[in-house]
Amino acid sequence: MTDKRKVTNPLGLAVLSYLSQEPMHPYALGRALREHGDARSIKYSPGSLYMVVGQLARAGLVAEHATGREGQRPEHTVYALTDAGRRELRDWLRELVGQPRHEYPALVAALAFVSALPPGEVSELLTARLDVLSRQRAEITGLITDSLARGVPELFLLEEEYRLGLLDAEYGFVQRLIARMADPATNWITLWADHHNDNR
Amino acid sequence: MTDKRKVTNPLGLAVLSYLSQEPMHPYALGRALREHGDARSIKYSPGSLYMVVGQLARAGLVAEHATGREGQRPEHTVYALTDAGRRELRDWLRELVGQPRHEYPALVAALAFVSALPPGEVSELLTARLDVLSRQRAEITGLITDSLARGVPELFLLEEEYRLGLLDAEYGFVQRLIARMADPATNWITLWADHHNDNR
DNA sequence: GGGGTCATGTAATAGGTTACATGATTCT
DNA sequence: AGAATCATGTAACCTATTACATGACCCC
Repeated sequence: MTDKRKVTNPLGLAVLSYLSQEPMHPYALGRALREHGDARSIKYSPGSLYMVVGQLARAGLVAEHATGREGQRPEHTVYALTDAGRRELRDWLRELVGQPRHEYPALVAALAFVSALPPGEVSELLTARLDVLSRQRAEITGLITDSLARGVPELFLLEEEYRLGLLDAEYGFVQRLIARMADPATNWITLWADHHNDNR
Repeated sequence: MTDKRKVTNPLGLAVLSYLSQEPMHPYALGRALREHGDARSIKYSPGSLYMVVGQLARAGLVAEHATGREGQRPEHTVYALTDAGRRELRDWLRELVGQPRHEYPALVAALAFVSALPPGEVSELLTARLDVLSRQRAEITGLITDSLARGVPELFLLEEEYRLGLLDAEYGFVQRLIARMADPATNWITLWADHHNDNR
């Protein structure tokens, strides 16, 4: 039903999306990604771009469109979306929007094993985390208001609004967790300590 | 400051954690992961376990402890945590708990390029998503109440509670997004349509 | 005593990241 | 005119996933 996709790297989605507007060469794609701030949404390293474009080409989703040059710079290969690529872009987006997929946030993994740290330290660390989360929150809201001020329509800020929602949820969870740990009614402390003294 | 870690795969964290309780061989680690339901927190495929254990061994974080066998089954190598491994486990957890790291949820990427789909379809897809999210929510709450009933302390369910928080945040965001799209005061429709008719 | 499943891995392949290379422009 | 940065990639290396192999044990 799923995972039939030839290219799974989300960077491929970005490439398909940009190429759906006009043919471009890989370097220009990189520039576009940088300038549009897509690095916040998609993990992007300059090397992986060429790899992904290569994969897309082998999969028949993009094809060489022309080869050009500007000034005396090296020649570059311009790629264009194929019909299959256009279909793949739509289909991929449909899947991503319509069906949530199981994810693995780092904090989930950390919480699963956090009892290996002494509880006092965990409280401190969580408090430090709240601090960073606040700064991240300010960064996002700043970015949103700046963009709106510069005339960017809300439609193109949805991903940051979503991220903000996740961040607030995390903030709340961490806050409540700290409170629970400090609450004497919480009987974890003994449990946790046991776990630590017990050396079997 | 970061990324000095020799092993970055979160599965390595799980291995360090289990080995901090007692020496085990890779297959037993796999069994423990399965039985403890850690697959929900950490991406785990049977092949990667051996790879990660190999990496940990090369990094000096675990070492061969003995080689044993049970019945006439093939011999297996039992690994134990080294002192460096114990330090690494603590240090890694400290980092994960104390410092949120930038993440890339699939929906963030999707939202960044969602305007490549026609708006009507997006509404439908989002509605379908809500449905799946409800089911996932029921699954998590079921798992939590079952575990509590079986006597598992809350301390060992934190990761599911966190996940629940994220899920609720996503649910709310998607709901509001659907509502905004349906609201006639939202002027995206034209913008979106323009983007679609415009073929430049 | 033959067919499944469990136990224990190895090998092949594909994916992704990092480092490096090379010539053009631009800055001071 | 030399230094820094931009443009355009290539190559090497490490990570991760998938497929496969082999013998025990277990069930009927």
